[in-house]
Amino acid sequence: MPLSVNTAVELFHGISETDAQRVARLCAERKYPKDATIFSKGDPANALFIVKEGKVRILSLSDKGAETIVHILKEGEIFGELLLSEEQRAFTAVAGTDALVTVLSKGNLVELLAVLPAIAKNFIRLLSRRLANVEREFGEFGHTWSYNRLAKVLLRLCEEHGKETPKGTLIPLRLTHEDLANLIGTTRETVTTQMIRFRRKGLVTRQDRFLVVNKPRLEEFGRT
Amino acid sequence: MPLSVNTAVELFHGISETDAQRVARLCAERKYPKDATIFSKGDPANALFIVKEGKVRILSLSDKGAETIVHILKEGEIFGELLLSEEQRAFTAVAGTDALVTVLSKGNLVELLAVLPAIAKNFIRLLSRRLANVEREFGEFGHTWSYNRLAKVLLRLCEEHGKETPKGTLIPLRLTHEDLANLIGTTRETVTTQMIRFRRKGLVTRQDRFLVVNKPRLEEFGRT
DNA sequence: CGATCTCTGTGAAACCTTTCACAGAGTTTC
DNA sequence: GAAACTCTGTGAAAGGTTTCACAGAGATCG
Repeated sequence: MPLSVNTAVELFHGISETDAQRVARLCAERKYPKDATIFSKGDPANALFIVKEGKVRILSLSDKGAETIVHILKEGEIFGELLLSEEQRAFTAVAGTDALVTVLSKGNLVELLAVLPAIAKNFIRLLSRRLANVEREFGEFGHTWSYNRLAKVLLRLCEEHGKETPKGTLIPLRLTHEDLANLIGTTRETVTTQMIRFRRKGLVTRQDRFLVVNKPRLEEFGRT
Repeated sequence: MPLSVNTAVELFHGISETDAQRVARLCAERKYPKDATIFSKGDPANALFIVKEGKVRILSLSDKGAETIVHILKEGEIFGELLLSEEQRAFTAVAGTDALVTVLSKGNLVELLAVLPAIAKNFIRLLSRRLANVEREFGEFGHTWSYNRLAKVLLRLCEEHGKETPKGTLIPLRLTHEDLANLIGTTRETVTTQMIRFRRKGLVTRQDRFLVVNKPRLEEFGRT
């Protein structure tokens, strides 16, 4: 079987096997252990990445320690996609688990976009969906109470990563309370307090080390 | 002079005069009085808009009254750009002032993207810059204190709409405290309190009915 | 110009969050 | 398995925010 790129990745939808092989020749692959930095804020933005295996976190780091988790990406998603509008990385990307990523240099990406219109179209759709999601979250986040935001983030994580089980929707990420705090912009202690409350109310439970969410009941909590 | 589209609009950068005329024939123009709704959440997403004159606000409305201002757009900016990834509008767009907008139907947009690669390229750049901005704001917003967020929003409004004057940077928008509250996700009263504080500290002043911002001093307040 | 409507300014009580400190449970490492 | 480290659970004090209520300033419309 010829070496070719995975056309299940949305960016490469709808291209021929021949083109897929051609694309594959332009791609490289890199492996990162958990917690390794893939790129840092300020680095030159010279390549596009695609998650092949594992999870990747996109972080916004403020001057003084504060960290916000902007995205948690799973297999098939792209990142570093802002390279066409920014010279330098605006965010930091770290491997959330051991991860395998596909790398496509900026030059090659530009070439592909020009030569294969299907890829340009896919790219536009990807960007525009991502934009829609971020804007939606942004709009929903204008709310004060941590439990509203916490409920919403958990539901979003369910949508993006959840696996249905008899007991509810399992979120297969090892998220600490601090991670959740960084997702919703609060402190670790507040998350602890609210999670205990959610647990007492039966909105979430634990399975091994993962969270299991009772979506219908949590949805009421997300409302604003 | 032939009727043609304004190539100063970034979406139409780099196309020939002939193409500009052709594009113009595919565009329509609409006028909206201040506060008119251009489209509402849930409407079919069947056209792309470009602000020609005035300001347009993009709002996220929650089920129960809460409103977040996601963007305030000025001349030359596009909106409704998510039409390629969503069937229905996810946001509401209203005229922030009397406004004139250019309308390009989805079908025509798709055609243009396919036929004029320059437009596809511009579109990708626009989307990706917008995405970068929203993600940056999102990352910076994970902070508790309203005065941090308020300072940041004011600075952002300076970047996007500000006009330098001897007394500072003037923001030529008629923003009520409620608008600011909807921009940063807090209540009107809190904005009033913090604005008074900013004023006492000389971070902002008034000019006619507009805000004038002392950027350097405000920047210290935006830090997190 | 006066009536009306919107916007800003204030204050008190209830509530939520941060901050700091510390203990114990759970993991990882050697 | 013990030590070291990370993560979760708690509590108290301080401070910020919401909520509610109301007054007055400012703008708008006949």
